Amino acid sequence: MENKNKAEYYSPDDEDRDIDNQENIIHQFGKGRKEREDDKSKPSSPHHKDYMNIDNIEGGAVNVMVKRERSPPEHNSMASSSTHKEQDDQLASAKDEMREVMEENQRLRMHLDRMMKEYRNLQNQFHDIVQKETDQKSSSTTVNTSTTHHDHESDQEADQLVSLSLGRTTSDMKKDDLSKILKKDKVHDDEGVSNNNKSLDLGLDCKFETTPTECSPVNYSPENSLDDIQANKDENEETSNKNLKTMRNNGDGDDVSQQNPTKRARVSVRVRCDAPTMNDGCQWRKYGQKIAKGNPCPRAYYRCTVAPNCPVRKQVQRCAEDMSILITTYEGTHNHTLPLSATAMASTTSAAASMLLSGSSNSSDPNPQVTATTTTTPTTTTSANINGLNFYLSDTSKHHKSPYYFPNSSISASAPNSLPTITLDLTSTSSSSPSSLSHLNRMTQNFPPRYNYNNNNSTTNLNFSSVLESNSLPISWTNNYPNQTYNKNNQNFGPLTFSSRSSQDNIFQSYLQKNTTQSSLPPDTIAAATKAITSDPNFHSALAAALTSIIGNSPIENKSVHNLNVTEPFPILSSLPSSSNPNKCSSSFLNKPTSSASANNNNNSNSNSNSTQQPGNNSMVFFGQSSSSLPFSTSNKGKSTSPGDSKFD
DNA sequence: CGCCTTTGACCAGCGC
DNA sequence: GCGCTGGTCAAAGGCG
Repeated sequence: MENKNKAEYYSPDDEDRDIDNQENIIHQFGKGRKEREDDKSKPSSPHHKDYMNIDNIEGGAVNVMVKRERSPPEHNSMASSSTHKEQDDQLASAKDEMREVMEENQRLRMHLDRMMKEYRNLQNQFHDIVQKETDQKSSSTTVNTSTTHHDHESDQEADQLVSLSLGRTTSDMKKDDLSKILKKDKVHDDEGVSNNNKSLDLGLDCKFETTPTECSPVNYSPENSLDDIQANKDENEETSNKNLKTMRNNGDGDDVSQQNPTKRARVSVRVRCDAPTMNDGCQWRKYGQKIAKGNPCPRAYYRCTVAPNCPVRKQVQRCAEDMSILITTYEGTHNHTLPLSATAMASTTSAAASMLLSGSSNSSDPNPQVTATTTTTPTTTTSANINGLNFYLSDTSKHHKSPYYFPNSSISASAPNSLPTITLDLTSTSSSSPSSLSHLNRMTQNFPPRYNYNNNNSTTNLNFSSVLESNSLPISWTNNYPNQTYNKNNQNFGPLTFSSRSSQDNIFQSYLQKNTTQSSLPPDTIAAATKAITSDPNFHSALAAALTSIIGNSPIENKSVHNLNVTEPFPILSSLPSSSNPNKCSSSFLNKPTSSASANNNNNSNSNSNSTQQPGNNSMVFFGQSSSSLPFSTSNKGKSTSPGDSKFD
């Protein structure tokens, strides 16, 4: 008993030193009792001796006891022999248990060490990136302040410099403010502040005069790191001329409608989903429904009800071209802690949003409209296809409503709140019909002129988002995904299975470039977009976050990037609960595969998707289903009504 | 009773 | 200025 308790406190060194011995011993205990007694009757082998030492690393007395108990019962009667056998058996079983616990402890410790190592590596990488960017901007600051003539190069640098304005235009941003920021960055670097803190400080610095009440909610969602700051800043800077809507919104300070649309990204997720809605783990309340022009499927408007004042909203609409595709567009930032089941989607969308924002501001093309043509084909499109998870970056001017991606422009670029939108295409491309193919896999960035203008002047802060992304992901994931890590170094984490992900990252990056260069788009356009995107470390982080969110806990063993397909039930979030609401297509379309999961999902209309959740219950990925199977019901009964199932025929 | 959905009305932005 | 469109509000009703 005592030795068992003490065994749990073995130092890692001891464990590392004696792993082999432990295995041997376990193997020995796995043998029959007879053999064990035979072993014990022998003089202690070196292994055995080591084992005993290990086993009693802190208690020699126990060691003695064990040895005494294991001494051959030469002088004992048969009764005492049987008693000893019993004791020995108990001891053996206890030791067996102890070994298992030790092994588990060891495994966990190893995982923890590796996770920490990975985290430090990421911190270092992030640190380097920030350092480089800071240096780069410092130099460009010098150039800008010391020269009055701007050549092309200096213009580019100015663009990058302005991106430090964190959403302010150059006219708004005074140079001393800029230098202050740079100084702060420098100070952080020089002081050797931990990356974690530094990142946090950076974020706080960038928040400027954010009101405490708006900052107070602690949100571990990665979404917050970028969007909150932007939103808060927007609220502080532009409350004077954009508050008509706010007046109608009960003074909700962090309402989405207040936020400057040019500085927020929307993330649209396309999923083949038979369910009316896609359960992403959050609680949503429907507050409106509209039939958008050109799409017979009504668009539903939801707002997050996890927190009373959460500004996050989402739009749900079926794709007009392929009604099996559910388009969910997220907008805003949660100001509350997310349910565990919601973090996957949140991190995915956050990563995508960060990628979008960073990519847009980092674009070397100062004016995306320059490359726009009079055709309806989106231009400057950069695509990345990872396992069917397609990121599409495209610069489409507002005059080109990207009819390929959002047929009939369900998200109209002419809308007042037209926001840069990134689409995560989780639909299959391989088995899609040609029409679907032509509409799939587009990411639209609807840049209204204001956005373009601000983009020129770096309203969207690439570096800032990069910082936040790099910062927020490990933090949030360590909070939300204790068993996950952002693995870039292709390390196998054993039972926790972090393997393959890093290779996927690498493969994906190469695949991205490959895929990009293979596009039929103009090479210079592609090159510019590719450069802008792939050169952005935030892009890597974003993709990694998205990938990890999707691939997540999946015990991916041998699936290459090209073999993985989201059309397959995705084994992510296997450790996360998914909605029990069968009417919703869970984010567990990324979930663990359950071959029969899609069959039993019809009769529960409980819309409370947040509280009672069961893993692996809703892997609802439907492909090739006929329209008759779609959840388009004219019935308004129940809470399962989706934008696709009411007032639609 | 509280929460939700439904749904018509309203508002704002934009184009003509 | 008007119409179109997207987005939102809020009353009404349903459901558990």
